[in-house]
Amino acid sequence: MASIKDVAAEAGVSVATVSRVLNDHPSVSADARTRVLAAVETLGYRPNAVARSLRTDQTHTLGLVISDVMNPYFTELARSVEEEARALGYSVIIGNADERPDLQDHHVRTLLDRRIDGLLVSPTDGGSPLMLDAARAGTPMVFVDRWIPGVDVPVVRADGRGAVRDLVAHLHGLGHRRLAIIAGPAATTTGQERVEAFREALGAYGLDLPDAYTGQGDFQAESGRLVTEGFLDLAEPPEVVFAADNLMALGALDAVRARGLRVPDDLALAAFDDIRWFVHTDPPITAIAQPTGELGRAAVRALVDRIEGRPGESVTLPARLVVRRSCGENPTPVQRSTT
Amino acid sequence: MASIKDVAAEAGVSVATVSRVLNDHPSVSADARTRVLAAVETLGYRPNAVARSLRTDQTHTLGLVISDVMNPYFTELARSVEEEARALGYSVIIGNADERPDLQDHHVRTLLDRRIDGLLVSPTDGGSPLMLDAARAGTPMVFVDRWIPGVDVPVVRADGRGAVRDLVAHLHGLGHRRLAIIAGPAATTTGQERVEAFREALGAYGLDLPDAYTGQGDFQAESGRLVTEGFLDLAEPPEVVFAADNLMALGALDAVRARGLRVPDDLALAAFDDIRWFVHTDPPITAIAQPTGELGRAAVRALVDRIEGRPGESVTLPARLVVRRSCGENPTPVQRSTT
DNA sequence: CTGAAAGCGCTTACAG
DNA sequence: CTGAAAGCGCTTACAG
Repeated sequence: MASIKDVAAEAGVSVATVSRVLNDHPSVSADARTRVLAAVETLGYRPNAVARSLRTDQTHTLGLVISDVMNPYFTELARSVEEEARALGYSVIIGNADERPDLQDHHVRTLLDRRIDGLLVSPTDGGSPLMLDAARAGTPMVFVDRWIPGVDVPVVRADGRGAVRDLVAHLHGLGHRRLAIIAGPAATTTGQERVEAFREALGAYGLDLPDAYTGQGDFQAESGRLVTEGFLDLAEPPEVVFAADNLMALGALDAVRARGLRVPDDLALAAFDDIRWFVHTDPPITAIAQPTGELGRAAVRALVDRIEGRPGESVTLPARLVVRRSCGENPTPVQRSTT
Repeated sequence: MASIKDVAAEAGVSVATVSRVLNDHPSVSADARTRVLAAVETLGYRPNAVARSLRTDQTHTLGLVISDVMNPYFTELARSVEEEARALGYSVIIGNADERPDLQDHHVRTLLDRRIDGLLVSPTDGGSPLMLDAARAGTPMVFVDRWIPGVDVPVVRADGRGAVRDLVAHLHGLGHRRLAIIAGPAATTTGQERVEAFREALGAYGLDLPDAYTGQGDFQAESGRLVTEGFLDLAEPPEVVFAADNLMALGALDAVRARGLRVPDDLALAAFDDIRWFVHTDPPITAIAQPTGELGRAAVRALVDRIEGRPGESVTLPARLVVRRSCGENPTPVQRSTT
């Protein structure tokens, strides 16, 4: 591969001059510029980004560590992150933690070794020493979707409280009283918050959330299936299951179907995170939709702000309820606005 | 961030020695080794991968350019690619082309600039000069899923012919005679092959595939919707629509639903690519499943073989038909093996 | 076994 | 406007 030396030789100038025209430095003669450009063209020269990074100490690369790429919510998040980053002149390297703290650490380490300019993370757990150290050491960082309390890092996320209240109102209005939840890992903020929001909303109707109706999932389909099986085995099974993410909702559907039962007749179902297929499932699934694209873009902007020395603030956007038929027929759909 | 010099100073040895212990070079005294390791520990030193890459001319990174991350098939492919790569000591950087040749080129260029060790691509088109040049210039490369004819690069893909034959047998057995297809872009191999395989299979039953029943899609949902609308507007609409990927099948479902029609009663539907949600759609969708994980892993192995100087061969794996209810009820499911 | 030195491909003060 | 030179953080022959 041609190097800057080859270009300099071909153009009859020094490498310094080549570098200057490549970086649009003002003080280059028109003549030198044309000769260099011509040389670049004939040699098909492309600057070596590795060498440039070593010299300038910036990679123009963002690291994105997400908990699970196979989760459509995160896939969309990743996509919007890459789009916004590209618009701002950055590349992004994605690390898929698969909900495993060890894998998350592997990716954080690799990304740091590559000297990415900043890190976007949706933590799988309460934060490993590695991540905490990186944050403390001043690595530009922002949390998306999930975050770690007590760490001084901006957080970009959706607030589902209003939507969960709307969901409970909807369920209550349909006559449901025994409501259960498939929670995400307690080590994640979204794992906890969704349960709390649900419990709070139930409280407003004088309903409580017994332990038996709080299943511990891990945001993956299989756990949703297992927890739902457990619910179904109860002497008094719940009337509704609220899955804290779309994959666990998938698992819940698997469980219901395996027993030959029907949604919503035998068990109503609602999910956090809305995905396109929910329109076409049997029945269409009521879900809480996050402004995913917005979140991804806001997170990138916050991170790039930090990288480039600007403040970089936290952002919280509201989620909203999308009523469909998986909780029962609703003659006059109550679809309140979120507050 | 601590550099190798700091470690050397801390350990009281030269940077050469530090480098040697870091790289497990045999000729280092036990004493030097312990001192260096201790220094590494106290400084929290991590080698700068950028500097190392510049020096060794290898990044231990693979580039993966896929046509559309939001397509679950590619998401799964990406995941298996990353897994296998990690097992072999490589990282992977994903570039999402979104079915746009210009974006594909952007990513190929960026990846090449970063001096990735090898490139895995599922081309969106017939191949831009950039990609062709890279292949010719000897960049280790392998095509996954889609490929570009006439380029000397190993291809790892699924052969859907047998499964398409099985699908047509299934459809014919259900009494369907007017079969249509939503094709992918003609510029992609999978876009063409699936149509050809379908046409051939129809031929075996004396059926043909009129132009009116060949809709031109682009592997995205919206195009599936549009093409299906067109089919439905025909004086004599088809009885079955075969979508060449899962997203266009989604679009087809959107179209059918928008008209208040039902699958399979008003229009039967089958799709290339199987996804987990197809079990829970209304009705469950008959699909052709690719061994996606296998493909991703085989592709990585082929690429790493090339990178490390071994041959690196093409691999073709069979796809298989998964019969569900979207083409009509089938009393005795014919699920032939693929040949 | 160990260190001094060269060099990977760039960028950027410093002189001129 | 231009070039020689230093230096980014490593690795690796080459001597010793």
